[in-house]
Amino acid sequence: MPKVTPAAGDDEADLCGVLDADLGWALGVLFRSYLKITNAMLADLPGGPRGYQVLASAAGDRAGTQLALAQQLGVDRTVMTYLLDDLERAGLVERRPDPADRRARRVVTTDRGTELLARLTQRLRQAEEHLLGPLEATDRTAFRELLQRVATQIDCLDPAPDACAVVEEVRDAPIPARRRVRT
Amino acid sequence: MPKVTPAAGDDEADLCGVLDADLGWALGVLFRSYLKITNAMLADLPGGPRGYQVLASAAGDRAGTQLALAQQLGVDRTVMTYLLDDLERAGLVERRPDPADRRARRVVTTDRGTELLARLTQRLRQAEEHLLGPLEATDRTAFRELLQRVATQIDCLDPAPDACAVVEEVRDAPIPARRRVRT
DNA sequence: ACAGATCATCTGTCGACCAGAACATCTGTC
DNA sequence: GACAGATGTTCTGGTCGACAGATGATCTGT
Repeated sequence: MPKVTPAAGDDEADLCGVLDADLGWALGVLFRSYLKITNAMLADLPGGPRGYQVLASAAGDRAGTQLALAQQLGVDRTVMTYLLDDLERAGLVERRPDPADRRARRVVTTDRGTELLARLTQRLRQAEEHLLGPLEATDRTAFRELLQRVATQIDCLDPAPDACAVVEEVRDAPIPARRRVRT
Repeated sequence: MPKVTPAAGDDEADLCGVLDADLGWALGVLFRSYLKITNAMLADLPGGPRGYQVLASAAGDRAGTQLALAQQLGVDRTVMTYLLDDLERAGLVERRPDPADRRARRVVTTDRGTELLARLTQRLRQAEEHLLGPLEATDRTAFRELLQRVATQIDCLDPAPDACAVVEEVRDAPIPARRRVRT
């Protein structure tokens, strides 16, 4: 039987490139790098990078309730609670009772929060540019533009109507997956 | 002293767009979406999406030792241990003693692993395309190309020589950050 | 007024991740 | 060849964040 040679001719071209062409890998690398830098940069800010996003989202107050805020940022609603706790304790945002619905709280930024947000935004922009360093200035803006487009579109139709259909096709892959046993 | 007005004329234009223009937000949205889809799709595969990446990286065996593998994929080396445990138990990869260095293990894919990898790669490509759906075909490839370029470059010079310099500038932001108290 | 749904919060539990120790092995020097 | 220090892998313990479910307050419909 023909055993697969470790360095076959054209197979290698396929397999070697698998990782490099994988969207997930590239995304992961970039995302981790982003987190590393911003975590260091926003070490003093309560929620880290996500605290910043909450602040930013609260400033452009289109998303009133904190549930809307949560799913806009992709965090659990229970997490949003203590995330806001920390930000409020730092005096950057305020929970205000919604006049229309007394269950809900509207999240607004304090003056201090707004001011800090402006400063941090500037710094972050700088860091982002650093991250995209390997690209030409033209490509950088192009990349940003494309990424924003994808993100905003996904954000709207995230429940991915036919994602399930895609998944279903894979059901025919029989793998005896088994988690490692506990002692 | 001029206090910052909460909703000044042109300031608002800035703040509303803060989130939309934030690279981190867009990255997060896309990444989470990617994880959600691939997690569902690779539910049977031991390590999930990362298991796939390990498999892919092991197939293009340029990275022999599992430490190299680990830092190529951005996971802790202790995590790589049981990640490989699971994959090996599923019969997809094999730990083979490195002939040159008996401490190290070379990770190679079994025939079954190689075969499965090919199949999964195809499916994932499909899912990725679905994820990039909102883009035209032309923009899709452009986006991929740019992302790959950024990722590969970052991967090389990740320690970010002047990242520290960027961080240092922020030291002047006095924030009384305080974690929530335990009862 | 009442039943069911919804928002925010609290609690408990579970799994992942990371630092550090331990073991086996390599590399250099003498 | 023998030793000291460095390196690859695995194991262990502690810590932290995330998600499920229950709870209290409030809204909406009938």
